[in-house]
Amino acid sequence: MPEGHTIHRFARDQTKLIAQQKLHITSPQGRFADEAKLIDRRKLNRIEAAGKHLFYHFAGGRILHVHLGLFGKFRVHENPPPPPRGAVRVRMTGKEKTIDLNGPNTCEVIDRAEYQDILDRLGPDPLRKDADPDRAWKRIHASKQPIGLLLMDQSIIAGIGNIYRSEILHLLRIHPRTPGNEITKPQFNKLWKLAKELLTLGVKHNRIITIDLKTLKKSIETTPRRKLFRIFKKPNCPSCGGEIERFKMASRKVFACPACQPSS
DNA sequence: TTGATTGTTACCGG
DNA sequence: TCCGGTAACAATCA
Repeated sequence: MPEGHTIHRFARDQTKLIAQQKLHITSPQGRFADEAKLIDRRKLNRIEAAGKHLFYHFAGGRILHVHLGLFGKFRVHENPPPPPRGAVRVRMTGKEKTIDLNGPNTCEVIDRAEYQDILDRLGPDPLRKDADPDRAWKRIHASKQPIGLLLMDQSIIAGIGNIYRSEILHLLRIHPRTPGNEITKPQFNKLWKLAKELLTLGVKHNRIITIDLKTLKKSIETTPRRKLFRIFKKPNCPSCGGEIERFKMASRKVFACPACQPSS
C-alpha cells in the first residue's frame, strides 16, 4: 500500500474531496476517541504529505498524523456510506463521499512541535518542491553502508520503499550492495531525477510503474500490478534475460541482476 | 490455516 | 558507537 507516492496521491485527492468536510471519528477499540476530541473537525486548513507521512492541519495547531505502514488503507465510499468495515480508525464524511481509514501504522493527534520533529527526521522527499537533494547526497557520499540499505532509510531520502529501491537500482545499473561512498555524483543526480519521475508517475496513476509505458498494450487500469514492474519478484532480467538474484537487505527482499548490476 | 507483504520502531548482542 | 538481527504491530489475500 504505501511507498511515498501513495500518500501524496491521497493528500492531493483528499484535498479536493474534503472541502467542507466533517470528520466523524469511529474508534471501535476506544484508542482514538479521546485524541479525536482535540481537533476542531470543521476547520481543516490543509492536507500535507511528507515522505510516507500524511498531515491534516486543523485550526489551533492541532495536526492529525497518519502513517499507513504496510497495511494502512483509505476506502472511499459514495454517500450514504456503508457500515464501517473492520476497525475503522477515522471516518471523514463530506457532502458526496466518505473516506474510511483502516489499519494505519500511525493515527494520532499531534501539536506543531511533534510535527516539526517528524519533518526534521525525514530526508528530502523527491515529490516536494522544498526538497534539497544535496542533503541526501551528503549522507550517501559519507556512508559505507550499501546503497540498497540507504534508499530504505527515510532520514536520508523520504518516500522510496521496497519496490522502488529494487526498480531504481536496476534501471541505473547499480548493485544494491554498492557502498554509498562509491556512488558518484552523476549517478546520484540520475538517481534523484529517476526517483522524482517514477514517484510522480505513481501519483498520477496510483500504481507503481517502472516499465516503459510505450510497450504496454492494455490500459494501466486493466494491467495486473506485477506487470508494471521490471524486476521486483521477477525470475529473469528484462534487459539480459539472466537470472535475478534475491536477498534480504534492511529485512526486506531486494532484487538485482548480477550481470546488469555488477558488484563493485 | 499458513505465509507473505508497497513499513517502522524498539531492543539486544557483538 | 555502530551495526545487524529479531520481534511486535497493523490487515488482507492466495
